[in-house]
Amino acid sequence: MAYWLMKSEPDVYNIDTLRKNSCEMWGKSVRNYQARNMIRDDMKIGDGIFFYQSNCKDIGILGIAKVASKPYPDPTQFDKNSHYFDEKSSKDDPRWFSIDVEFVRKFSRTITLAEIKAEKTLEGMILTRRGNRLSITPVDENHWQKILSLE
DNA sequence: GCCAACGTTGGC
DNA sequence: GCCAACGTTGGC
Repeated sequence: MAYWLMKSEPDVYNIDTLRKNSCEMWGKSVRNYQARNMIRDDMKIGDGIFFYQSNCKDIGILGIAKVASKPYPDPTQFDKNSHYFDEKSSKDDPRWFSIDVEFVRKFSRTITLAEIKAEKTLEGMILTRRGNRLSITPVDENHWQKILSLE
Protein backbone atom coordinates (compact mmCIF):
# COMPACT_ATOMS: atom_id res chain seq x y z
CA MET A 1 0.00 0.00 0.00
CA ALA A 2 1.41 3.30 -1.09
CA TYR A 3 0.30 6.91 -0.80
CA TRP A 4 0.07 9.63 -3.39
CA LEU A 5 -0.80 13.25 -3.84
CA MET A 6 -2.71 14.40 -6.90
CA LYS A 7 -2.99 17.99 -7.98
CA SER A 8 -6.02 19.52 -9.50
CA GLU A 9 -7.07 23.01 -10.40
CA PRO A 10 -10.52 23.72 -9.00
CA ASP A 11 -11.52 25.53 -12.19
CA VAL A 12 -10.88 22.33 -14.09
CA TYR A 13 -11.91 19.72 -11.57
CA ASN A 14 -12.79 19.92 -7.90
CA ILE A 15 -13.34 17.50 -5.06
CA ASP A 16 -17.07 18.07 -4.87
CA THR A 17 -17.44 16.72 -8.39
CA LEU A 18 -15.52 13.65 -7.34
CA ARG A 19 -17.72 13.27 -4.27
CA LYS A 20 -20.86 13.56 -6.36
CA ASN A 21 -19.71 11.09 -8.99
CA SER A 22 -17.98 8.83 -6.47
CA CYS A 23 -15.53 7.44 -9.01
CA GLU A 24 -13.75 9.07 -11.94
CA MET A 25 -11.12 8.43 -14.54
CA TRP A 26 -7.94 10.26 -13.64
CA GLY A 27 -4.96 11.16 -15.76
CA LYS A 28 -6.48 12.14 -19.06
CA SER A 29 -4.51 15.35 -19.02
CA VAL A 30 -1.25 13.92 -17.74
CA ARG A 31 1.35 14.22 -20.47
CA ASN A 32 4.49 14.00 -18.42
CA TYR A 33 6.61 10.87 -18.53
CA GLN A 34 7.56 10.81 -14.88
CA ALA A 35 3.92 11.05 -13.88
CA ARG A 36 2.98 8.51 -16.55
CA ASN A 37 5.46 6.02 -15.13
CA MET A 38 3.96 6.36 -11.68
CA ILE A 39 0.44 5.82 -12.98
CA ARG A 40 1.43 2.90 -15.16
CA ASP A 41 3.94 1.14 -12.92
CA ASP A 42 3.50 2.11 -9.32
CA MET A 43 -0.09 2.90 -8.43
CA LYS A 44 -2.04 -0.06 -7.06
CA ILE A 45 -5.69 -0.57 -6.27
CA GLY A 46 -6.39 0.63 -2.77
CA ASP A 47 -3.52 3.11 -2.56
CA GLY A 48 -4.39 6.30 -0.70
CA ILE A 49 -4.50 9.64 -2.49
CA PHE A 50 -4.46 13.15 -1.12
CA PHE A 51 -6.63 15.46 -3.20
CA TYR A 52 -4.69 18.73 -3.56
CA GLN A 53 -5.80 21.86 -5.33
CA SER A 54 -3.44 24.37 -6.91
CA ASN A 55 -3.58 27.62 -8.81
CA CYS A 56 -6.36 29.07 -6.72
CA LYS A 57 -7.12 31.02 -3.55
CA ASP A 58 -7.22 28.13 -1.12
CA ILE A 59 -4.20 26.04 -1.95
CA GLY A 60 -3.93 22.80 -0.04
CA ILE A 61 -5.14 19.28 0.60
CA LEU A 62 -8.91 18.94 0.67
CA GLY A 63 -9.47 15.29 1.31
CA ILE A 64 -8.80 11.69 0.45
CA ALA A 65 -9.45 9.38 -2.47
CA LYS A 66 -8.15 5.98 -3.39
CA VAL A 67 -6.98 4.13 -6.45
CA ALA A 68 -9.91 2.12 -7.78
CA SER A 69 -8.60 0.42 -10.93
CA LYS A 70 -5.55 -0.88 -12.63
CA PRO A 71 -3.93 1.48 -15.13
CA TYR A 72 -5.46 1.50 -18.60
CA PRO A 73 -4.70 3.49 -21.74
CA ASP A 74 -6.02 7.03 -21.57
CA PRO A 75 -8.71 7.12 -24.28
CA THR A 76 -8.19 10.80 -25.10
CA GLN A 77 -4.80 10.07 -26.68
CA PHE A 78 -6.64 8.28 -29.52
CA ASP A 79 -9.36 10.89 -29.95
CA LYS A 80 -8.56 13.24 -32.80
CA ASN A 81 -10.97 15.80 -31.46
CA SER A 82 -9.42 15.85 -28.04
CA HIS A 83 -6.98 18.45 -26.89
CA TYR A 84 -4.94 15.55 -25.53
CA PHE A 85 -4.78 13.64 -28.80
CA ASP A 86 -1.31 12.21 -29.41
CA GLU A 87 -0.64 11.14 -32.98
CA LYS A 88 2.53 9.37 -31.93
CA SER A 89 0.67 6.98 -29.66
CA SER A 90 -0.91 3.75 -30.90
CA LYS A 91 -3.37 1.30 -29.41
CA ASP A 92 -0.77 -1.45 -29.65
CA ASP A 93 1.70 0.64 -27.72
CA PRO A 94 -0.16 3.31 -25.81
CA ARG A 95 1.89 6.12 -24.45
CA TRP A 96 -0.41 7.57 -21.78
CA PHE A 97 -2.33 5.93 -18.95
CA SER A 98 -5.21 6.66 -16.64
CA ILE A 99 -6.60 5.06 -13.52
CA ASP A 100 -9.93 5.28 -11.77
CA VAL A 101 -10.03 7.24 -8.55
CA GLU A 102 -12.71 6.77 -5.92
CA PHE A 103 -13.83 9.39 -3.44
CA VAL A 104 -13.15 8.50 0.20
CA ARG A 105 -13.83 11.63 2.24
CA LYS A 106 -13.40 15.35 2.38
CA PHE A 107 -11.51 16.85 5.32
CA SER A 108 -13.39 18.98 7.80
CA ARG A 109 -11.02 21.76 6.72
CA THR A 110 -8.34 22.40 4.13
CA ILE A 111 -4.80 21.54 5.15
CA THR A 112 -3.12 24.51 3.51
CA LEU A 113 0.17 24.58 1.68
CA ALA A 114 1.38 27.21 4.14
CA GLU A 115 0.74 24.82 7.03
CA ILE A 116 2.50 22.00 5.29
CA LYS A 117 5.50 24.19 4.64
CA ALA A 118 5.57 25.36 8.24
CA GLU A 119 5.52 21.84 9.63
CA LYS A 120 9.05 20.61 10.37
CA THR A 121 8.15 16.92 10.17
CA LEU A 122 6.81 17.42 6.66
CA GLU A 123 10.10 18.69 5.32
CA GLY A 124 11.13 16.68 2.32
CA MET A 125 7.68 16.21 0.86
CA ILE A 126 8.03 16.35 -2.90
CA LEU A 127 5.12 18.75 -2.98
CA THR A 128 7.09 21.48 -1.27
CA ARG A 129 10.26 20.95 -3.23
CA ARG A 130 11.26 23.91 -5.25
CA GLY A 131 10.18 23.72 -8.84
CA ASN A 132 8.09 20.60 -8.45
CA ARG A 133 5.51 20.47 -11.19
CA LEU A 134 4.40 16.87 -11.20
CA SER A 135 0.67 16.35 -11.08
CA ILE A 136 1.20 13.15 -9.12
CA THR A 137 3.79 12.64 -6.42
CA PRO A 138 4.43 9.81 -3.96
CA VAL A 139 3.83 10.54 -0.26
CA ASP A 140 5.74 8.85 2.57
CA GLU A 141 3.59 7.01 5.07
CA ASN A 142 4.81 9.15 7.98
CA HIS A 143 3.94 12.28 6.00
CA TRP A 144 0.53 10.82 5.22
CA GLN A 145 -0.12 10.15 8.91
CA LYS A 146 1.15 13.55 9.94
CA ILE A 147 -1.14 15.37 7.55
CA LEU A 148 -4.09 13.33 8.77
CA SER A 149 -3.24 14.35 12.32
CA LEU A 150 -3.25 18.03 11.33
CA GLU A 151 -6.90 17.89 10.39
C1' DG B 1 -0.23 39.36 -13.70
C1' DC B 2 4.60 38.25 -12.67
C1' DC B 3 8.22 35.25 -12.98
C1' DA B 4 11.16 31.21 -11.59
C1' DA B 5 11.69 26.57 -12.69
C1' DC B 6 11.29 23.05 -15.40
C1' DG B 7 10.11 19.80 -19.63
C1' DT B 8 9.93 19.51 -24.49
C1' DT B 9 11.01 20.67 -29.12
C1' DG B 10 13.72 21.14 -33.04
C1' DG B 11 17.66 23.04 -35.68
C1' DC B 12 22.23 22.06 -36.27
C1' DG C 1 23.64 14.73 -28.83
C1' DC C 2 23.79 19.68 -27.65
C1' DC C 3 21.33 23.59 -26.33
C1' DA C 4 18.48 27.77 -27.23
C1' DA C 5 13.82 28.83 -27.61
C1' DC C 6 9.52 28.08 -26.21
C1' DG C 7 5.44 26.58 -23.47
C1' DT C 8 3.56 25.33 -19.06
C1' DT C 9 3.10 25.14 -14.12
C1' DG C 10 1.96 27.20 -10.04
C1' DG C 11 3.04 30.09 -5.89
C1' DC C 12 2.87 34.68 -4.76
